Amino acid sequence: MSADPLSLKFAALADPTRRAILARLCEGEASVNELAEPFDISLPAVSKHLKVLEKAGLISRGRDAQWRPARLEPMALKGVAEWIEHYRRYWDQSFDRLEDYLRKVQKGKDDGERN
Amino acid sequence: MSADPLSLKFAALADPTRRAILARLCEGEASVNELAEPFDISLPAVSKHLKVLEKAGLISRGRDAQWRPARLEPMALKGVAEWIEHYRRYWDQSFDRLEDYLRKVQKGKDDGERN
DNA sequence: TTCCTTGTCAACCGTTCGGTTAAATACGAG
DNA sequence: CTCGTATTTAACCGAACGGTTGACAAGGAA
Repeated sequence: MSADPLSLKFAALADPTRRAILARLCEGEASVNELAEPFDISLPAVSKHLKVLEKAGLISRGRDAQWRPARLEPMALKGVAEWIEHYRRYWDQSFDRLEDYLRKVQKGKDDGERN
Repeated sequence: MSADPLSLKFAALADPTRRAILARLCEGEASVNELAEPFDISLPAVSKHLKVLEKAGLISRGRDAQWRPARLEPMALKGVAEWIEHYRRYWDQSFDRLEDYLRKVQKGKDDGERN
């Protein structure tokens, strides 16, 4: 039923509104109204986004009177970063191959110019 | 209509089957049948997953007779990695705070033991 | 208590998602 | 041309998504 943590995180990050909320939370805790302000969607919609982020472990929430401040939970992103890091060697390799290719093309061009 | 590239990538990565396909493609190009083999889902389902990955730029596809080999396009992951990297300082910071906390707890415990 | 603000819950709506089966397509082999 | 293999397309289905509106709960202030 409930998806694995990594899938939850990727799915949470797949929405630009939620990514913007995370970016805003880098500046510190914020209430739902503060978080909703930049968007022209309803408050309940923002509330739902926050629930998604919380289930993914990307934020946590406190209570301060009638406010429910949200704060970034950045360790959750570390797991995502580590998953992606496994692929770093492949894109580094791609870059190496691109360099090789460009070197060859340049060489061919020089040869052509010499002929 | 069509989502931004980053959203497409995160959404593509949110499915465990698709992540497994990417992992398999690290070992080299593969046909649809080869990619489908580990899963007990239909071939059209795999074909759809490949289309999602392709639209996200995470793979590209060739043609070899009736085969449509898929290969990893790892540079696409670089963009995702860079987005996440922006948050590294936050989780590094969290880790520092955790270390501080553990140091304090340990100190308190030592004091307690000495009393 | 009453009022106001903050936030969530419930019900609903249209779209997208991940899957299916059945039919169509692309291509090499005989 | 016909057959077989590989893959995609089309149509469909149920569940989840992202949004709405309207009612409700929690808590400080008059």
